[in-house]
Amino acid sequence: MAKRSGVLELAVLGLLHESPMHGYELRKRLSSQLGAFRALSYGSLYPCLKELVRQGLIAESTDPDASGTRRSKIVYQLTADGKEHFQQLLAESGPASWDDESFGVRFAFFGRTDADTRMRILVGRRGRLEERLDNLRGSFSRTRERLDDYTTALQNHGLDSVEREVRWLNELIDDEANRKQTSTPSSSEALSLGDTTKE
Amino acid sequence: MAKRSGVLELAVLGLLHESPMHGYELRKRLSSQLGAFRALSYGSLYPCLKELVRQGLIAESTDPDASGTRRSKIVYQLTADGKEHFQQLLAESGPASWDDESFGVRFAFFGRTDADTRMRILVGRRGRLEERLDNLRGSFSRTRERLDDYTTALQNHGLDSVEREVRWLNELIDDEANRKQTSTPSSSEALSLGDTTKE
DNA sequence: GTTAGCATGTAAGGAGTTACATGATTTT
DNA sequence: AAAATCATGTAACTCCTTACATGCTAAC
Repeated sequence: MAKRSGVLELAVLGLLHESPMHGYELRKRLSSQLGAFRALSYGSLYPCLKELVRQGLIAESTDPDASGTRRSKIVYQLTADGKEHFQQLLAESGPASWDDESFGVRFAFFGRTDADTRMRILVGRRGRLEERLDNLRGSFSRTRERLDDYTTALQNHGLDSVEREVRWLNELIDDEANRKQTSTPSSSEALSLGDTTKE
Repeated sequence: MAKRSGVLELAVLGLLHESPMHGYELRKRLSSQLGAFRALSYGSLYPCLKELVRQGLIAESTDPDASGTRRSKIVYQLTADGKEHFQQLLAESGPASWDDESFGVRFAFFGRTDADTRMRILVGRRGRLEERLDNLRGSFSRTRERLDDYTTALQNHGLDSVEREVRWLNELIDDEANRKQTSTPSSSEALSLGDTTKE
């Protein structure tokens, strides 16, 4: 029954939320704007679009930008149902949201996500990464597994990358917290917004 | 016909090259040691092992470490054919090797990879990342697409991560180049692999 | 003695790719 | 007028996950 429940659906709805587009253009934006779906195949995208049409979340219309002559260049746009569904999807903040693939896409749509959901996703993502950190550091010290230089180098690089992302998330979480307190009269302090220390 | 041609095959053969193991243990190492296949399901691993047995690349044997009493705890080990096949796989350095998923696994086995192949993979990987960088920077300046703060933050973080990996690769490539020139029979260099620079 | 973790599997299905097939539009 | 790129689609297949099903072993 083609649930098409993945991140792709969310990404497509989100991009179409900004402006109507045809499939080809959509594909480019998925990688250039969202970073996800680096090289999504049309064999994946077009069936997904068809399914979204079938569900009534998007509508197709032939491009009217050239009078008469042009052939069917199908432009997709969000329906009212589609907008509603998109907001529902955005409101979800469960474990699925902190996956590598999902997180980026959800984050890109934070502009249309409410503050509570944003915070839950950021904290959830950080938790996920900290688990990963524990595993990496754990296996490093557990049995001092005799790994060769290359394997060690790989693990260290991985560790650094994850630590970096955690620091990035910490800044974002601070920003969100400040943003929330800014409206209250008696907030404790004001932390530095914007980009922070570099070392 | 179960080609099982993916990275998983390579990873399994590589881990079994170090020591015989049973499936459960293998699964843990795949994530802790190789970083890849974070949470590979048994529904994926066991069929893969079965297929490798069928191809004669690994052999199963019941664990003899406890006399008599224990039930079948299947230990897998590389066959001669398996070792040969593993070396063949390691010698490949085509575009498939510079993918995100493949690269980490291949890098982890650099200790058993010849110098030329190592260099081709490192340079290929760097090229792949530089393409990505061009796309990111290109789309940034192309139309100064009016992206909201969150999307911009995401892209910047992505950009930083990729740049970091490129610098890491540059160091590794330098090390490899030095190693090649220093390869007099006498010295065994203890090269500083891994993260070096901090800013 | 029961919970938690070790250990092995299978069947159904989801999410994507590859390879193929077609045609329109723009650039050289 | 040829080549490149834009644009849309389908069928077969791959790889992996989920959900199920089973049983052993150690610790509390």
